[in-house]
Amino acid sequence: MLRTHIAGSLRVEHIGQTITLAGWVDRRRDHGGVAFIDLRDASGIAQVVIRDEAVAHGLRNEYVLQVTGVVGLRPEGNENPNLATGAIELVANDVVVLNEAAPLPFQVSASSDETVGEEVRLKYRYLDLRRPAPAAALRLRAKANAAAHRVLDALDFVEIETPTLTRSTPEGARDFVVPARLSPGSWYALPQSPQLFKQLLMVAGMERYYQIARCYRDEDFRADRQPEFTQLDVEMSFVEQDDVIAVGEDVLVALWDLIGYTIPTPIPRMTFADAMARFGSDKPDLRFGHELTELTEFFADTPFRVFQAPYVGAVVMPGGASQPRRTFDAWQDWAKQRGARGLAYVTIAEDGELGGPVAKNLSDVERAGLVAAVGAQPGDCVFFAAGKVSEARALLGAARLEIGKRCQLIDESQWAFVWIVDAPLFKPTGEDDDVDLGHGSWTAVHHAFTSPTPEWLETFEKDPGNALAYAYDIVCNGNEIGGGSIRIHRRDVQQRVFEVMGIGEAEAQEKFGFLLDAFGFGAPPHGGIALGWDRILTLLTGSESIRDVIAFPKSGGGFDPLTGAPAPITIEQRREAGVDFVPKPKVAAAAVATES
RNA sequence: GGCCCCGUAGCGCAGUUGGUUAGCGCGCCGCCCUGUCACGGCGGAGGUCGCGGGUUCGAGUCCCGUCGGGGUCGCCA
Repeated sequence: MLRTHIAGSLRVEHIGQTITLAGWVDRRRDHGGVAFIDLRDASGIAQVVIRDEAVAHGLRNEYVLQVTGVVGLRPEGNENPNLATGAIELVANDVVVLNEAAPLPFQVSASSDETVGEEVRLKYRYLDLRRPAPAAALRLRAKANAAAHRVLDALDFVEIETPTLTRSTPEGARDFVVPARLSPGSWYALPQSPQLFKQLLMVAGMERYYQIARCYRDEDFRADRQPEFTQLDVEMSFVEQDDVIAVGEDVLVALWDLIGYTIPTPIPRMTFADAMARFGSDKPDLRFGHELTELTEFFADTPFRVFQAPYVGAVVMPGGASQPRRTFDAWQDWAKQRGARGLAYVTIAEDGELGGPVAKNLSDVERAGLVAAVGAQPGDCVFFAAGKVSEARALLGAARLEIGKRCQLIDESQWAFVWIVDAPLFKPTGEDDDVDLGHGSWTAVHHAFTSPTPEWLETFEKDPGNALAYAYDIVCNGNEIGGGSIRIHRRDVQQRVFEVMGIGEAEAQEKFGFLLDAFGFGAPPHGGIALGWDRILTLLTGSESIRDVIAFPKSGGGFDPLTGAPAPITIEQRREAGVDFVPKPKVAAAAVATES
């Protein structure tokens, strides 16, 4: 060993001992004759005193030193209460420069008040990670991984690795693909999740599987997304929803225990329908109230054309009546950015008088009853959304969050967990422009293998729009941090689900043949859950972004500022990989030729 | 893909209605300094104002385009 102690461990009981430390120069204070070096290693900082000016003079920040000396008590009045080792210091006899450091792109020392942009930090991530806060995030992540292993191992789960070079399967997102050198023109896909493999492992009789799995999705960037990300992936046989939820809660409790918070269990549950009606979101932030009010009935006979809609709802902004007109205009822009026509509002003056452009369009009865109907107070304002149920609620849900932020209704110290259950099994196709699986008028909300709830098992095709999925999402503070479902294990049920989605036998066989084949050999009833590991760690560490809890994250556009990936490859590499392989023109080529 | 914001020294930022020599703090380099801990003092170096074009007598500043970053909606469990 190059050292006998670690810097952060030194205390008064070490006084008099001759010890050796190794670490980095965090900061130096050279007085000419005596110099102080803050020596930093992973454990912390200790002050080194160097009395030989010739030794001290050439030292610079982030030089790597090995220092041997005697631990001494600091002179009276010279203690540093900000340092765990602040009562003592190491008086150096021998200083070895193990390595020098070039001038830094940014200051590493935590005592620097320099704020550093993310782009530079990621480019020199190895320097960024020398800093205590980023390093602490990775250390907590390691603890979280260990906690997951501990909990699941104790429950007899088997950790199994699944392939990262696999087959492209339609799961929703775009695949990353890898050329197969030995089969030019054919490509592997990186898994969007181990979904299909873990179900195969259930058919394989493993009964309880888990994996901290890397997943890959080639989608556009967002603050809480990376092209590769990590899930704690879990699957179990012979279970029902409650069993999976119980395991999920065990893991979550162990995770939050790491930061000294005990999650009260059982975690409350809310139906998807409730969440949408009350909060306008499938991932409601329950750290504050201010629920939406449905006013469709209330405005049933309204003279106001805008409110003659399938759904009218409202959300109250406390104290919002005093916002200047300019702010209300900004709310309109805010709503338009979300694709809405606008955001109708009514202000309630201190004397109860209604104001704002909408108020005069309402009937006398409506004006008289409005305040009570929405539960508003004098001085508040009421925002309305009218139109299609899903769109209007989404707008109000977003408005509620915005109100929560602006009015500081959110208690940041709180942890509000909730399971969202009974989500719809299908959604109508064409509601969004994505490439839906199948050709029917319905497509899966979750994925094609999600079972209907027991009540809907025999009847879902009669009323696909109302059929419920045996699925569950775990939500924390308005973030979806995990989700799962009970899967379909009966071939006939799977076929009926495919039928609703307009997937024919042949197509199903081509796309998921290996899974359906496997299900033909005695698949046990099974289900599972996947926890979004990066998001969970972002919450646990109080980080701004999931980039803070990933060792080497990518920046916008999937670019890695450190390695410069992705990067061009050589002609030779292209040739060998077969990326430019052009399929032999067959029948299709003739058709193309005649078209052009 | 749409919209919004940002890009000035190694880092963080300022830069007036367009005005000639582009500043500040930290860092960096040199010298000095024996009890500091955000040490201090003196001196110094360091800039294609992201890039390209345009308007103008004159552009860091205004316009167009483009690249990069961040956010957001679309997309995405």
